[in-house]
Amino acid sequence: MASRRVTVYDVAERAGVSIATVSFAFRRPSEVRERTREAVYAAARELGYVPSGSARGLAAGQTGTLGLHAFDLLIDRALEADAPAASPASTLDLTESAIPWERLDEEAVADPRAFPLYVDEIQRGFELECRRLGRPVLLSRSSDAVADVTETAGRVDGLAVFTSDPSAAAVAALTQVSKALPVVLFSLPPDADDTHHRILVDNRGGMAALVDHLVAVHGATGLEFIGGLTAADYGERFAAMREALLAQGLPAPDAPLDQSPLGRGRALEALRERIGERRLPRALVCASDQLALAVMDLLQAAGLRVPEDVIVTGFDGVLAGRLSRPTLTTVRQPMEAMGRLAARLLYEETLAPSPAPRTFRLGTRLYPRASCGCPET
Amino acid sequence: MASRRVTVYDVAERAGVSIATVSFAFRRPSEVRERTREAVYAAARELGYVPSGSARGLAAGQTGTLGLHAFDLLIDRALEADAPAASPASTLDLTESAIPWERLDEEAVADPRAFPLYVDEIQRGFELECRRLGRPVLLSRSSDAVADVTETAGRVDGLAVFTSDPSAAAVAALTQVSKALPVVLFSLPPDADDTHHRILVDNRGGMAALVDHLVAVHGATGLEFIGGLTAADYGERFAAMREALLAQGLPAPDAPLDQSPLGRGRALEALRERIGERRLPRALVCASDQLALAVMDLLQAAGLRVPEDVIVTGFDGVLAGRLSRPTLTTVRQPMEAMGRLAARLLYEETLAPSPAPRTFRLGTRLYPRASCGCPET
DNA sequence: TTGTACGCGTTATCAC
DNA sequence: GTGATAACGCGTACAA
Repeated sequence: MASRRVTVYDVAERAGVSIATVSFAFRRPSEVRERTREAVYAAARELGYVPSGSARGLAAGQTGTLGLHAFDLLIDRALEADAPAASPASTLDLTESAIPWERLDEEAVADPRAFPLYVDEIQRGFELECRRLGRPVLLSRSSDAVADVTETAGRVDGLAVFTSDPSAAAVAALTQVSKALPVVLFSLPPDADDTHHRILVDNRGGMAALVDHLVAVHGATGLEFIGGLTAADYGERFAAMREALLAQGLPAPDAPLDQSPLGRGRALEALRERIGERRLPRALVCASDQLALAVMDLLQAAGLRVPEDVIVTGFDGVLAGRLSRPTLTTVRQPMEAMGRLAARLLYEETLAPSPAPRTFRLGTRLYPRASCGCPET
Repeated sequence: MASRRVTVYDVAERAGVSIATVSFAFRRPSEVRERTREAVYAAARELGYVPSGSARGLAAGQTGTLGLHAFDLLIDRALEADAPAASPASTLDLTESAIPWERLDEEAVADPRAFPLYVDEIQRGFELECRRLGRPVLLSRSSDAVADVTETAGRVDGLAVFTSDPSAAAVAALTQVSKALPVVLFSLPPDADDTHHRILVDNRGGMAALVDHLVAVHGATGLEFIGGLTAADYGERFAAMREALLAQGLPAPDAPLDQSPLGRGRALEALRERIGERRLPRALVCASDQLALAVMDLLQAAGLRVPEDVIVTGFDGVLAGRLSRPTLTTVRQPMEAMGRLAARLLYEETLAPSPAPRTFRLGTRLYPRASCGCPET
């Protein structure tokens, strides 16, 4: 490592040319005489010249990178929240060079309940598309610290934001950021005076398909909902469930059976109580797969069988739902496509901004599996 | 979106103060009178001011972000290579806002064979630790285009590089970059005159445990190796297998049974031939889980049973190995820890560079599962 | 407490 | 084909 940063000036001096020539040699090689060019390259190699992205970005007026910012997810990230943010690898004494397995305390096996989650699959789609577009990705996460979003926004040409249930402060920060660069939000329905682009999924259609399936195929009628309503997606799902039930002339609950967020402390308190009283509906329709898996754990721990005693369904279509026993009936979101679409949209907006914010709603699809009584797949 | 970028000058003018005051208001709020500060904030909010990361980075002499660059992986990324880089979401006509599921061609289900792979779990560890450290992550990928590494390096304070089997050009580029900022390489044993930090795993110990298990528990003696030797990790594994066999007085193959890289075209040609001739060893020790899964596919397609007819083992410990039938016996690497360690190392190096490059070798662990004849777990 | 002025490293527009 | 020079936006000594 050079003590001081190597700049064009150093390279120019070494190669016996001016800084303009150095810059040209890299940016438009064809317009520089070959001998000069090679001299510049040699000097750069010897000195270990790495052009400063900051300086380039400043001069160019853009960074060339797209960002993905995730606010801490109160709900879907619950499992992560339970685990300490630090791991043994975070605190290891780095003076030793051989570190035995035991000291790493690595999970015995990869745990699909922790990774990949919903947000991870979206992120993957975002990364894949950015790579296709030849743009690096800047990832950042924060626990709703508003400063972080702005900070991230300052380093990218376009920003995708993942946040269920954003705070008022976060909304304000995003509105401000949207004035400076294209911002696309996942899974948050548009407000009145909206300035962001949006990528949503068809919660309504997915939930309707699910309810219809439960009623028509399994003859289930007593359906209850699990999940808080402050998260926008969840609210849409609950409303859609009610709508679908009422459309069939069936009774629909006025409120979710349990709204407690997953995560720290004793979650699903209301449900636990109902389990204790053995006062359960025929089917528990959960707002997400993560919730559904937690619900199945609770039920099975109480000696109840899924789906014989209680049907449980999820929403999202994460990998973990395929690996649970029973496998989880769910409505799958096109997560990779959501991430890819976000990247594409931002890319296009940076090239040619559209006058008004754009909203996309992507299709969903029902995957009946064993937790509703369908055969394992 | 503002047509022209909003700068400190705009905010200062609007708030009726100087640019220094604006800067102070954000950086050292306590040193600015409250009334002034609020005026600045208000102006910033109204104008949609987002500080330029480039300008800040330039002034500060550092970017505050850590980078992870992955060269295209010839081997482990084979499955991805088979799939087109573009997806329907990459080419959708974005003038419509409602996009049905059918048009997305999303995978019917999340496919653990494609994600998460080895590199994804390392990346996750890197991300988690960066988050803990409060640093954003810059991700970039390239197909060995050397320019990209340098470009990425110019935007970060430290760089982790993932590349099995790097080209000479890539090595040269990395050497150059290492002069400018801390670089840590995964899974590549040190050269003589080394300038990078390294994070390696104990391939030797892991392979020894595997071979001992196969011999002692399952009485397997005819072991053959699958995997190319140019990838450094694979070479270590093959050498360790030979060593372990010879140490037991057992015969050891001089070369891998098949060295063809996974991926495009007809892979594992040599193995296919041996399968056709029904001339197979008792056990196929594969250099990676990805290879092992492909090998099991081939064997089973030819009507051979694993482990009854042929034992198959992998290396890495990815999730897909737990989901295959039979489940895959493997040696697990502490992938999350590797990623976390890389981030920590870079972080510390940016704060206080160590005089010499540092190398860490992390422990591995054998996970016997059904593909060697152990009970399903 | 607030304002002025300079430097950070690159690109681009000019002359030469 | 090459060299001088002016932005780009922010942080911060230093002066007021």
